[in-house]
Amino acid sequence: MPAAGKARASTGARERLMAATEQIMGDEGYAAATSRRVAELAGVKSTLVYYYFPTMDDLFVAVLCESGERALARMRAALTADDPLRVLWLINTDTRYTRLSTEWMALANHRKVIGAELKVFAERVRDIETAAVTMVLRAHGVDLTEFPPVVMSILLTGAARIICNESAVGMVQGHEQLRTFIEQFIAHYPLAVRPADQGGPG
Amino acid sequence: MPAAGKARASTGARERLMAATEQIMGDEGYAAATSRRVAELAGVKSTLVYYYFPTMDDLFVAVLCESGERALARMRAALTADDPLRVLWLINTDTRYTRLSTEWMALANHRKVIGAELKVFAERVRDIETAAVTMVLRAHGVDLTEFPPVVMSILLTGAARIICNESAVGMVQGHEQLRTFIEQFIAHYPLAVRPADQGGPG
DNA sequence: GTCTATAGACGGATAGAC
DNA sequence: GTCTATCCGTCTATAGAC
Repeated sequence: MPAAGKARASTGARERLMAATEQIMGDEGYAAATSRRVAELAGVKSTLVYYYFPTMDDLFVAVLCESGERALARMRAALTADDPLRVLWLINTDTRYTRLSTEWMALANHRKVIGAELKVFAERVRDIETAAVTMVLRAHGVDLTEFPPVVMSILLTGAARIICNESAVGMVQGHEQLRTFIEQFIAHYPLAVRPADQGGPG
Repeated sequence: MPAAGKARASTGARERLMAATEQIMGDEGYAAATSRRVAELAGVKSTLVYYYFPTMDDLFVAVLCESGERALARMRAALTADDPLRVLWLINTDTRYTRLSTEWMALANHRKVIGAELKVFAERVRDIETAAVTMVLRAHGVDLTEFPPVVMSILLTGAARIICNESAVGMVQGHEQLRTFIEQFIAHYPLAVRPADQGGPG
């Protein structure tokens, strides 16, 4: 593997290879992300893949890691907003990453390293989301024992995942009713105040 | 394609090929379900695949159809039970089919025919589930305008999907709390009575 | 850092014998 | 209905030149 701690040399073939892998995987599935295909899209020869990544699995893992960190950064940045619940909903219903994350889940089912990586990533996401929900519920004086924040976190992301998965195949049955319901629910838990600043309206 | 309306001839190679495809797809992913591999597992030569199915895609579609009909039958049978909400939860948290359905979703993203088939299947499932929830809510005198049955249906299946997907990679964070919460919720909506027989306890 | 050339396995699909 | 033989393309990965 080439220089990592030093200044990025040359044209960034490594980065282009990773970007190409992600794109092909999202467009045509993990099986289509072969050394030849990703190299072609990156504008290099297929053998260069093995210069940067010992095996194709190593390439996949690298792409997943980077992609996961990017997603976490997006999430952390967004959740500083006034309305964490709504932001959580919007992030999780964003269909741009649906296909890709489905591919990762499928890959994780039969590639141990991918599964392990996906697990730690999912745990970090859950931690961030649950922290945000905790802040909101606490600000409204909700009993966190009776209504654990992690539960609302899962209910919200679960509903969002259904919407994304179904939209991916053109199914929209019940989505509008769900969106309306969630919107009403979220509206009951606004957070435009500092967490320690009030007692909770209802 | 061979005799369909007549009596099942011979050894059932066609059925074995379909079963083998489903198994390999679940165990090793759709990319591993090649004509040679499924034929080997079914105990026939790979060329026989093309006798029964013009292309590999046709084989996949056939397997998905049959598998979908089986799932629908299971669901319909289970939902005649006393406690439809609990049955719905149990069916959807069954992790035996998680890997397989993830593969189908991934395949659906880049094979139009699979996506179309998955869509009609998902719609039929949603219809059955929503009908069951409607029955329960109506029996308890819930205002179906304020709380649409399809919404509870999606919330329940969404939470279940999260549990299944995460369990598949060994993640269990918050699952116990979610199960407890759902269990309590379901307990509030028992249905051991005939739908038209009472007014609702509260 | 990027290339050419190549090994060796496996893929979908067809022709035609039995 | 099931097989043998085969075409031809693609795959991961390596050796070694520049």
